[in-house]
Amino acid sequence: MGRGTRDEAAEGSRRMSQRRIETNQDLAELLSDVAVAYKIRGRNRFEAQAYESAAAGVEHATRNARELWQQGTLTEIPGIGKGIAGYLEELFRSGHVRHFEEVFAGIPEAVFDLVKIPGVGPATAQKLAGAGVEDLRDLEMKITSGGLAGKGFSAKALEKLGSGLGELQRRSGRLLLPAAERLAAELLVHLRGSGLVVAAEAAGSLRRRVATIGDLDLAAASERPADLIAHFATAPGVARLIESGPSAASVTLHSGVRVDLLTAPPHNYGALLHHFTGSKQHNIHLRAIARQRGLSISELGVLRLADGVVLPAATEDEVYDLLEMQTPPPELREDSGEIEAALAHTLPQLIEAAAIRGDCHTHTRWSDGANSMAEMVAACGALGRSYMVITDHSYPNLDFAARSRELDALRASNRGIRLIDGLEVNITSEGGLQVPDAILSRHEYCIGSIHSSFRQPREEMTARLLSALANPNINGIAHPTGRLINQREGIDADWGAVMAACLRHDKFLEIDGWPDRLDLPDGLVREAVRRGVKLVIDSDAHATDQLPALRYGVEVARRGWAGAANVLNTLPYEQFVQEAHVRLRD
DNA sequence: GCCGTTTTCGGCCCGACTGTTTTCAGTCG
Repeated sequence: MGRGTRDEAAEGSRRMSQRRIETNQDLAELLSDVAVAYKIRGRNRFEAQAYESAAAGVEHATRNARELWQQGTLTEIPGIGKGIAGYLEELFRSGHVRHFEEVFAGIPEAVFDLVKIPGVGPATAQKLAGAGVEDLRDLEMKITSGGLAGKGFSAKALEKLGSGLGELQRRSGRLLLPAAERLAAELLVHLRGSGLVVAAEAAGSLRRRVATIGDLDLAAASERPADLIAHFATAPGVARLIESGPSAASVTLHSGVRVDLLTAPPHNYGALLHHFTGSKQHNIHLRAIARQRGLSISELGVLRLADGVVLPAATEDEVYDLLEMQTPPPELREDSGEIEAALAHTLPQLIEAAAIRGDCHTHTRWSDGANSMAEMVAACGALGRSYMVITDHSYPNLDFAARSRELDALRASNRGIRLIDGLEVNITSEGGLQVPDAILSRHEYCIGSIHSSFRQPREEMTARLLSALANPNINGIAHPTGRLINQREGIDADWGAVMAACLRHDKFLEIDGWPDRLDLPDGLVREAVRRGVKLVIDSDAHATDQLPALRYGVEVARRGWAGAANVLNTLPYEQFVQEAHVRLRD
């Protein structure tokens, strides 16, 4: 290793200057990389943990970190104190951080990719880079060609590297909620079919209802864990047993999805479920509070340190009761204020799916839907909705009058569900609307949405949204960020300005429940709730069988701390008409 | 490096599993 420090410093500097820090996600990745570098340098592990905690805080922050810095409120993000805030100040002012460059210096670039491989941490990554591995492709090549022979990796270690690499490549896109739910449901049926299970459910990010799921986590209560684990390994779809012990096992499915099963005796199931639901940051914070009270929480139960007695926790409520706090709903467990609220007994009453009375974004065959208007209305009524807005796309060549006549006829013949004649209208790249105001004003309700030019700079994009919000025919903005999960990033806009405009014009932002969208994302929902911006939760259904997807939107709302009062379509029809400014024709 | 019902110092979540230098470091959730 004959590299001089000047080269190394240049390398660290390149690493900083080549990355663009625009989103909180970018910043979180930078902070995570610093944590990796700290571990390699063998610094106090708590410093590395602090950077991980800061990364998680930034990732879950409801507002853009750069904006918070401009307002001098960066340290309001949990995990960011004076030290890191100082470095970020330097980052936002100059585009680089001297200290980070020094920390990165001399650590091969490959390390930060290699740590993404399951089973590879900072130490192994550094060892691999030291053995000449240049990147992920190079590692794959060297494994197959035997290029790592004699470099201190056993045959087993190489095999583990190979399968980890395969796993990483297979799961480039994370699972959407419906796919994760289906897989979990099949596996739970298999587990329950063994007769060895007292209780079993999905934990982890699926239980917290995160928009995308990496691994599936299953928790089970059983008196015979060893037999249950053997049974688990025979589940349909299992390709490989990764590891297994007396109380836990991990498998890979043929689809490449990793599934972890943890078991506990029924009297400790609450502690297990709590542990496995996470999030990691929630658990760390909660366990620190437990220590202050002479308790030690783990998946094995709650240990009273004074006398070594394990207190029973068959349910999660019992775990939280021991800390004299409310049980935060799983959707809130991101260590973003829910622990403080639960301790103060001031957790919000989150919206429930049953509170939704109307679906206000639906499509029919008049635009790109798969079903007729009558079919959509009947299916929506069958779900128990009391009103419905039909919002076909405003295709300029659409026979708007004929469509409205059909809707009026259905209105007359359907007493069970009230219908509203709406349109979804594209916001053009210049901030205009796809069809003239004369057409929009003949409809009772219009939602504006962005379906083109997704990559405009922030200023133009924000102006585009503000212009639409200023149009009196627009009631609110549908799927505001335009993101398609695993496919397309959301637009870049000044959401503070957009939300301020919503308040000024008394207009709403939609939470689109379609699992590929989940838009607004939960972080922005929380910001909207904080500011008092009205929300509407919709299915955006293009077929009758898509109408139930609205519930995924409710879950996003819950993750954003929304109660029923924040959501307009929990209101009875007459009040919804008033609050959403529906322009009834008669 | 963060943070405060032990509040500006002195702690920092906890256990399971793997591979192996067979007593522990590394990794994970």
